[in-house]
Amino acid sequence: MDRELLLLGLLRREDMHGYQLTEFINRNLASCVDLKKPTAYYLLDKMVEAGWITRSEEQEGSRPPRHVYQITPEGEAAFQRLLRENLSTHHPARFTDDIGLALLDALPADEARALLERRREALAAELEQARAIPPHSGTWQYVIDHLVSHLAAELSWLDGILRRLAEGGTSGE
Amino acid sequence: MDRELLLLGLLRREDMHGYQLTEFINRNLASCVDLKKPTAYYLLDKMVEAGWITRSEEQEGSRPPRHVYQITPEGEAAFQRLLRENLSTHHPARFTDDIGLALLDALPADEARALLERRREALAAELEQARAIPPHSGTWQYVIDHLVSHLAAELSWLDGILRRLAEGGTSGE
DNA sequence: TCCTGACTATTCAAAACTGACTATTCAGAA
DNA sequence: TTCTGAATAGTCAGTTTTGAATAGTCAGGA
Repeated sequence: MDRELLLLGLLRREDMHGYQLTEFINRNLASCVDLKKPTAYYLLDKMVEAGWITRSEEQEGSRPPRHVYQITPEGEAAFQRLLRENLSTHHPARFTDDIGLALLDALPADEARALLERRREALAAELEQARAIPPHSGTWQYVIDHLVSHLAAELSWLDGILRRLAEGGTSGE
Repeated sequence: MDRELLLLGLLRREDMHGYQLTEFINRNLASCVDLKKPTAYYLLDKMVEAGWITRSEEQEGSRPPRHVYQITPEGEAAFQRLLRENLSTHHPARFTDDIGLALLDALPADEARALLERRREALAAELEQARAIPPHSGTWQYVIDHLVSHLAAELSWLDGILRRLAEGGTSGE
């Protein structure tokens, strides 16, 4: 439901067409939301069916008509409900890709160390990049802060493991 | 591919049947991986087709036969490859559900504050619970540490926002 | 002995998602 | 003026995921 919430949140501000929505999200909110184009159209279709938004054809010059979406009163109600729901509960994040760490002892110790060093570099670069994002206005800044703080946590955790590997010598268990 | 990696990692240690695999994961690794039962069976089927594992019927007493999976040499090779791939790259996590924060200014300031307080409590409880997990052996501990450090980061970030809301008064933008 | 609720084990139809593709416009290079 | 690459706008076939159902076992109580 989070992606529906976001789409509604954007459409509340102004009418937009499909491509515009996905571009905006992928440019500005990629750190939070991964929304593929076909998924966006899928969700928009569903919301049209649910009566949360309407779709109208916009003819402009000779280009093929674009589908412009606007939010309905029911959509606004859904937005209010979803936003409260979203804010009041903490949905624990899943760190699926870090599962490899649990299987680390299947590798020779020095190879494990080398791989993690590489990962550390990528992560550090990403953190630096996130810190370089110019401050956004108002509440959007919260999302950036969020990203930065999680990346920093990830980095110091990874450093902790590398330190332990450096001390411990060969693989554990 | 991460879930396949995990399944292979478990089957390397011992042969297991489907239900056993999902139960183990959902009991011990819920903080990392969300693997629904039907998905597990789907992935296992795929891996059988790929030749990574084999399935054999195990008849035991009068109960309906269970499907026991065992890893093949190709499966072990795939495991080695996937593990290296997984460890060397940092897949940036997406914090989809925190998108509500970006839309916070759609709510009256005191309601926003109240909702976030509620969320803070849930999060603090979760962190406490994670800290109470008894130490695991070897590399599994890394995963627990990971969870704890991210929850802590989340909490202090949320506290930062609450502090700002308390100072700032009414909604921003 | 029969019933009930909890556990074991799996399947299936339907929903959700995405890689790859189609098609158009436009700015600038050749 | 024609071509080309980039941006715009959207669709579709096929894959992946899941809620709900199915079906047997077992322990304990009535």
